[in-house]
Amino acid sequence: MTATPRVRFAPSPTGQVHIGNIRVAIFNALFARHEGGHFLLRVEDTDLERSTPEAVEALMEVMDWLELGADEEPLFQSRRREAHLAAAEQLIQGGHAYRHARSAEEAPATFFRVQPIPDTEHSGTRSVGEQQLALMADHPLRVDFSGIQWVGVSRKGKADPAACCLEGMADLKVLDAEGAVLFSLAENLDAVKSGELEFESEAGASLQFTRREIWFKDGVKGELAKSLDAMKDLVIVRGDGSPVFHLANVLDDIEQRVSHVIRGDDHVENSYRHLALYAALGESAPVYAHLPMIVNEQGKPYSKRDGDAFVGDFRAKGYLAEALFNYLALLGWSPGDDREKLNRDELIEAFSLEQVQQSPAQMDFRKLNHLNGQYLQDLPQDLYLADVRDLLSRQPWAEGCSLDTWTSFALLMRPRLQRYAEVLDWSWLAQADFERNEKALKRGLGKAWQRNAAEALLEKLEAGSSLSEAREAVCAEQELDPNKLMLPVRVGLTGQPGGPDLEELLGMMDSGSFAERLRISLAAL
RNA sequence: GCCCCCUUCGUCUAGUGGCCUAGGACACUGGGUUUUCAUCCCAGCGACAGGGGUUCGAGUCCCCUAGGGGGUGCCA
Repeated sequence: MTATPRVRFAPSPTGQVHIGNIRVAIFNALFARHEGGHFLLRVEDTDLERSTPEAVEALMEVMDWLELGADEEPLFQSRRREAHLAAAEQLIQGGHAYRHARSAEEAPATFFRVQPIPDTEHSGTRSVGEQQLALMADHPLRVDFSGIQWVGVSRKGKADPAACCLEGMADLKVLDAEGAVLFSLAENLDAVKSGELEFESEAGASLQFTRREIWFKDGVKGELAKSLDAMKDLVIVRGDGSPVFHLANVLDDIEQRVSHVIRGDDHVENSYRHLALYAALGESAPVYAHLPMIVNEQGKPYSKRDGDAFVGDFRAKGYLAEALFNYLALLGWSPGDDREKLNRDELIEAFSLEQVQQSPAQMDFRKLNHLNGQYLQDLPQDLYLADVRDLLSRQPWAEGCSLDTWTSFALLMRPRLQRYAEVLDWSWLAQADFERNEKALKRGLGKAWQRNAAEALLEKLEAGSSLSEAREAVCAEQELDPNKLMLPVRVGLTGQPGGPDLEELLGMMDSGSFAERLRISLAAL
């Protein structure tokens, strides 16, 4: 494998882009950049029922936001339908596929004949010895051009129906109770394949065959294998004439000259079939690597129903693209050392499939929040201010303050911000009549002395004193340490349990509304 | 049911037979800094799923059990 690696991200544009999906894209991009290869995009929009232009647009937006630009124009799978169907026809001509209806009502579909694959460095077929399978008595066994069906005996002695492709047990012998051969597939394989010969029996006692398995070296999971006698032929073109995922996916990977297929764990079993498809097509197979799934807080994989798992929502909630990218890269992968905050270049530099975890990873929003907070602190100030300003420009209540006020306030709030969404809670700065936080009120005005001080303060403000005069006077009258008065003033005027330096804060607020703010706070108590 | 895969603190992870008394991060708890809150600093809590082997030595290798995930579609 000396050519430059080519990888692809191949989502189906149905609805919003999912967090698990985009992580697959991130790993692909990281791999491509690390290897100096190409990162491609393929839109698998063959499911016309569910694929929409809106979804394609949402996909592009998300990829753009995360700077996951592909190196070549995206390939739209739906436009390759004719090529897919032509390839299916070719497979039939070559004896690798056949048309067949499983019942009289169904229109015939095209089935691919699952077969052994040639040995290469990364995959192959090997024998693992002679097998003898006991058959359930009085259950039918059938061998025809579409495969082998039988009923075995499970470990618990129960009937275990099974089926496999013809090539799975090409040297099959059906034996009776005495061990005499009732049927030998090896001698009849061609006749069976062509449909000239079928074998059916109720009397078989056991099956004898050489077990062979398809194996491949997975980039993250190591060597994986699956017995051919556990694989059935698969549909590649439906009865209605539309190509199936397996066919389209493999053909398009060939078209895009994809060298490494990095995809989710849910595709592991597909890889054996896809490998067989490559073999039948006479193409060399890619290297496969399967990524662990992301699961939700219940430990279940995110489904499309998990509302908070859409990439667009993370963006809307004020997460930074770099932070989400960093966090997602760390979900199921680590650089192998203690580093956790890595920028894109560092991630690319450190990335390797061998360091990818093999078990599912759970999203931890708190850790993501923390990381996002760090990225927010690192943002150049003008960018940060521009983002905040943009957000505020869409809030009607923000008109209550000048741009200068918001700018100074945004700077004060910066160290305590984890997500931009928190900016939406800033309305208390602009209005006197905002929603009070009950806990804060209790803490700052709940005690008798606090309340007394606040009421005295209000009285003086209403009588025309300035805030500083009023505070000084109250401290003197009630023999209060000025510091002790801080909290009641803070809560009375801002309604917030904490926040930036009080004096600076008060300087920003409309002094005319101090009395009103205090009055509302006291009344809300 | 059958097939495949996985299993280290609550969570993400380091670990590739001796450097592991199992390290880091988030979260949590306590302390320091701060008029408050946050930031920041320090400390604490906290895991090799269970059982058998192999080995002088096992989180690391093998087997069994349990649990989890994936597959078993004319979905992708």
